[in-house]
Parts: sequence; structure tokens; C-alpha cells
Amino acid sequence: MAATIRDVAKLSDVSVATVSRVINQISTVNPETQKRVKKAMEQLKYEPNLVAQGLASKKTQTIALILPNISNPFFSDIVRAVEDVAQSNGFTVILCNSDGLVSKEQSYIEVLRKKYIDGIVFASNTLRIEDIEQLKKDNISLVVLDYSSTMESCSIIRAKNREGARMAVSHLLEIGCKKIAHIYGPIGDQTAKNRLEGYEEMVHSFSWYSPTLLVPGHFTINGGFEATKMLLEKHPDVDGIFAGNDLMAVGVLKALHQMGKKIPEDLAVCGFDGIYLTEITQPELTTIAQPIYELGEKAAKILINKINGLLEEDNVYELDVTLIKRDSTIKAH
Amino acid sequence: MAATIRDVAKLSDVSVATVSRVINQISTVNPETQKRVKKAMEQLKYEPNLVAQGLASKKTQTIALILPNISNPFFSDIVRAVEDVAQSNGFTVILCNSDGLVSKEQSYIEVLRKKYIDGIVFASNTLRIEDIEQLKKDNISLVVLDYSSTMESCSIIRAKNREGARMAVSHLLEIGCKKIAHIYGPIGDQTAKNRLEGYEEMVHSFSWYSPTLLVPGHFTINGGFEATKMLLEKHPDVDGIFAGNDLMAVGVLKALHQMGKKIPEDLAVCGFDGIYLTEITQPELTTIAQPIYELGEKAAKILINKINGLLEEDNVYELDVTLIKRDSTIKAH
DNA sequence: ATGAAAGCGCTAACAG
DNA sequence: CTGTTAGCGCTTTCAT
Repeated sequence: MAATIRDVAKLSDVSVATVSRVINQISTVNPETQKRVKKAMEQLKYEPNLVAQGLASKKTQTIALILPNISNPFFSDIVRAVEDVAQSNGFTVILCNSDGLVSKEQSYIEVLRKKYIDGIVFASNTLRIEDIEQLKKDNISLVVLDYSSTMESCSIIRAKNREGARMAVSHLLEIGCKKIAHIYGPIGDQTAKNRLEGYEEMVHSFSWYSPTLLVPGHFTINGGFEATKMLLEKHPDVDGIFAGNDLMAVGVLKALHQMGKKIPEDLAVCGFDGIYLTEITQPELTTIAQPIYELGEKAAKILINKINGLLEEDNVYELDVTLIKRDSTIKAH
Repeated sequence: MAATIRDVAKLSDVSVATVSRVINQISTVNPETQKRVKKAMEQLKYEPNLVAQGLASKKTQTIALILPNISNPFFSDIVRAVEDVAQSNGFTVILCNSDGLVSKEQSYIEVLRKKYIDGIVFASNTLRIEDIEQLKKDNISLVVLDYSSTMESCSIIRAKNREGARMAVSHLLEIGCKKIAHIYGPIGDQTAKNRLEGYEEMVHSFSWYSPTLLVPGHFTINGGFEATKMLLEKHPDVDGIFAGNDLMAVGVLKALHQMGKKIPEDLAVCGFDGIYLTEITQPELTTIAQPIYELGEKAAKILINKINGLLEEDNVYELDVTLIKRDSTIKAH
């Protein structure tokens, strides 16, 4: 049906090798010949078969993005960024929801390998060292997003989590909070851990500090909701809450509303991430904003550079976060 | 490096054809032989090369999902559903953000074709008849989501938009609204149009009705915000607003808050879609919920059935919507 | 039930 | 600068 490289070769009276050369823009082709070949390609409406190219070259112009769950707005922004970069570089992206399950990730990685995928952006904290090694062996490039690890044998992009947490607490102190609690994310998640550590560093020397001011919220809205109820039962005098991410902060708000608390008068709330949800709550949420799109963008760019052989060493990139003050900590005027 | 079908053939002392047969579970293989081949595959840790399979069979076990923008929470739920179904059927999904631009869609379709993709779930209203025909010719299956068209030459999954709109208005009337406005989505978008029509059918015979109660909101939060300001300037006595989607309803809420209106006492608000955002606003939003996950799930299932040749005719599936009453229309006493 | 062999459409030495 | 040719790893007639 569709024209093949052979048809083009025949029509332009050259060998398939030469046609292949002009397809792949290999310089050593006579301009004259090139013109002839190009004309033939147009005439025949020739389009290279990407699958055949992939089989022969072991490069498929495809990358994968593995993340816990696309429904999380943080990740959907990441996806958008990665896809944009991929698209403008001639790459296609395969999306994989792992739900944070190692088993799911495992099986994804397996089929991705069988598909000759060129690289993976891994947006999850669950990646294991063995996997990294395996991918290296298979010549599949890897960039990890939002990953905290002491040993780095691959490129990592992340935001300054610990520093952000300190900024959050510092802000709450500044506006006059006398007892600040923290709702933290999943244990085992390094990002959650770093934010918790930032909080602890800021508060551990205060006389009011107690480890019972730490409550788990699982990085979900409902987790934040439940955590708040539990927290206020034990510490009715808390007047500031730093939630480890925005989703939990939303849950905090819901709980406080339900309990009839005034925000920020009775209690100030600060989240982390900077997803757009923080703008639609009432009051709007103060948050430590990560440059979400930039995180995804940078990850994709680095990955593609690696794939194209333009980048050798593995680096760790830490992007800055910024405090966005809103009504959940400061009453407008 | 990795074992190929030939290695397996050699080790199990059969031809590659036979190995291929056991890989593809073709029945005509002697159980004895089959066992031998399978043992060899295990020994060699053989894994079929999907790219090679694709080239030879023109089937890649890959589908694509084209949608306007993953950042829209409605679509991220759709993605999740499609990916889940694909995953559990051995398919991989390529994600494409079109921004609703025909040009982008066009270029995506082109590369998808070159990649021997098996099928496409198209979640957008911008698909053109020519494209449908072209895909058919290329033997690429197609299922369209949330698409309204009089002529159907492909399978379509959508919710009952017109009926949902009528339910929304009907509910607002029941709770006592005396003058109901509608904020509608992009003109040209059939879904937006159907919802608008549902509204009109319900209100056109009332004496208070006027076409100026219709305001455009572009299906965005900000659009809903601006529309509300405009609307209340012209019609300060409006006491009910039906927003064409939840995003706009959120914008409505923001605007009303800013104007100091009480909800639902001064003004009741109803959205459409049933995204989870409606649960985090204050007050929570009444909405006409579509079965979002089910929409995506059904689309993916039908697509895969088509690909596997289990489905012939093209049908239109209209899923039911449900009214979810919340505080934006009824004060929980 | 199984094997031989001809592709699928392209890339990449190697030779000239 | 260009052509020949041998794959890439698998599927699929067509025989047997």
C-alpha cells in the first residue's frame, strides 16, 4: 500500500542506502542526488516506517513516564510538561500509572524494555537500585523526578523540599503562631521525609514542641482531614498547621470548617506544592510552590539530551521553591 | 545479547515457526513440543521483541489517547481509566495533548500512523470526518469520547448532556429559583451546545426568560468568574446559575464570594461533570455528575474489542448522569 | 503438527 | 559520494 524506501530508491534511481541517508540527514549526500530523492519521496508520499526504523536502529523515539497516579494534579502538570518537551523533540510518550506499587512498576519496565523504549522519566520515590542498574544495562536512559537518595547513579530533578519546609514554618512563626503542627506524607517517601525534617529543624528547640505534633496524612485530602481531627483532639491549642502537601492542606481546611474554626484567626494553614487547587479553596491557601511545570520540563529535556548522547554525567538538579502568601495565613489588608 | 526466537528454536530443536506458534498460542502445537519450547524459553530467559513483532504483524499492542489537555481534571480521570483498561489487556497507551488544535491533532495522527498504532481514543470535539475516513483506511480503530455528531461513522461514548442540563434547571426551579442564568462552554463544542439546549428547553417559556441570561464561560474557572460578574451587572436579580461545567461553576463561586453574595440563599449554583473539585469548594457544589471513569473505561474496552476483531458495528453509547445535591443549592439544615 | 523460506521496512558496515 | 548486502527479530504462507 504505502510507499517504502525501496520504491523511493527505484524512482530516484539510487540505492536504498542513499535514501536512508537523506532520511536521516547524513551529510555525505550529493545535493543533486538529495534533491532527486526528496522529489521522489514527495511524489510517492513516502513516510518512513517508524517501527521498521526502530527494529533496525534500536531507537524508537519514544519515552515513558512512570508516575503514581495521573489523577493527582501535581502529576498531571508534570505530564503536560514532559509531553510538551517530548512532542517538540519528535518523541512520543507512553504513560504509566504505578500507584506507587513496585510490582506494577516492574511489569511496566519489562514491557517498555521489550518495546525498545529510549528512556524513562521516573516520577516516583519507589525506584530501586537494581532497576536503575538493569536499565543502564539495557541502554535505556533514565531521569528521576522528585527523588531523594544519598547515592545518585542517575540524573535527578527535584525541588528544595527541606528548605521549603523551613520557609513554611518560618512564615507561620512570623505571623505569630505559637504552636505549629505538621501533617506529613507517607513514611518511606523521601520527599515527605525531607519536608518533615525541615519542619523539625525549625521547631525542635521550642518549648512547646512535642513529637505528638506530627500526624500522618498520606498526601491525600482525606488523610489531611482525618489528621486534623486527631490533632486538634490532642492539641486543641494548635494555631498553625504546616501540611506536607497541598492535597492534605485542603483536607485540613475541610476539617477546620467543619469544626467551626476561623482561618487564619484561630488557625493558620500552609501547604506545599503550589497546585492550582490552592486557589479555589476558601480561604485560598498559602503554600510553598514548586516550579511544577519546570520540573517536568527539565526532566524531559535532560532525558532527551541523554538519549541523543549530548549529556554524559549524572547530576542532581535542585529547583527553588517560593512562598506564596494567601488568606489561609494572612488576612487580606 | 538477549535471546531471540532463533536461540529458542535451536535449543528446543524445533523451527522458529513453531516457537512463534507457542508464543502466539496457536493451537496446533503438540503438547510435548510445546513443553520443550517453553522450557527453552525459560532457560534462555527469552522475551519476544515487541518491535519485531510489530513490524512483522503490523500490530503493536499500543493505543493512543488524544485529548485537549491533561491538566483538566475531567481528562485526567479519563486517562486513568483508559490506561487501566489498556494495561490489563496488554496494551500500552501513548498520551497526546492537542489543546483542541486541529493542527496538533493532525501531526499526532500522522506519527501515530507511522508507529503502527492499533487504535485511538479520541476525547475531543474537533475530530473531522476526513480524519475518521483516513484512519479507517489505515486500519486504525477509533472510538470517540464525549462527541456529539448527527452522523456517526464510528463508535461514540458520551453522557446524556441535554438531559443532564434539564435535570440541573429542574432542580434549581424546585428549590425555588425565580430567574436562572446559564454559563455556557465554547461555541463549536457540541457538548457545550447540548447542555445549553437542555437549559433553553426548560426555561424558554418562562416570562422571565431572556437570551441575555446566557453568558459564555469557555469551560474554564476564569471564564466562569468573568461571566458571573458580567451577568450580575445586567441581571442583579438572578437567583440561580447553571454552569455548563464544574470548572466554570468554581469560577462562579469565586465571583459570588467576592461580591459578598450568600450561597445558596442569595444565589444557588449548579455545575456539570462531577469532578472532585466540587467537593473542596466552600460551599460544596451541586453538580450533574457524569460517570467519568466509566466513560473512559467503556471507550477503552470498546476500542480494544474492535482491535481484537470482537466488535464490528459502530454504536453510540449514552451513559446516564446523576444529580448530586450539595450545599450550593440546598443548605444542609 | 511442523519446517523452510520469504518477507515486514529500515539501518549500517563495508567496499568501491 | 554511493551501492551491496547482511541483518534487526518475528510472522506467515506453503509445503510436507
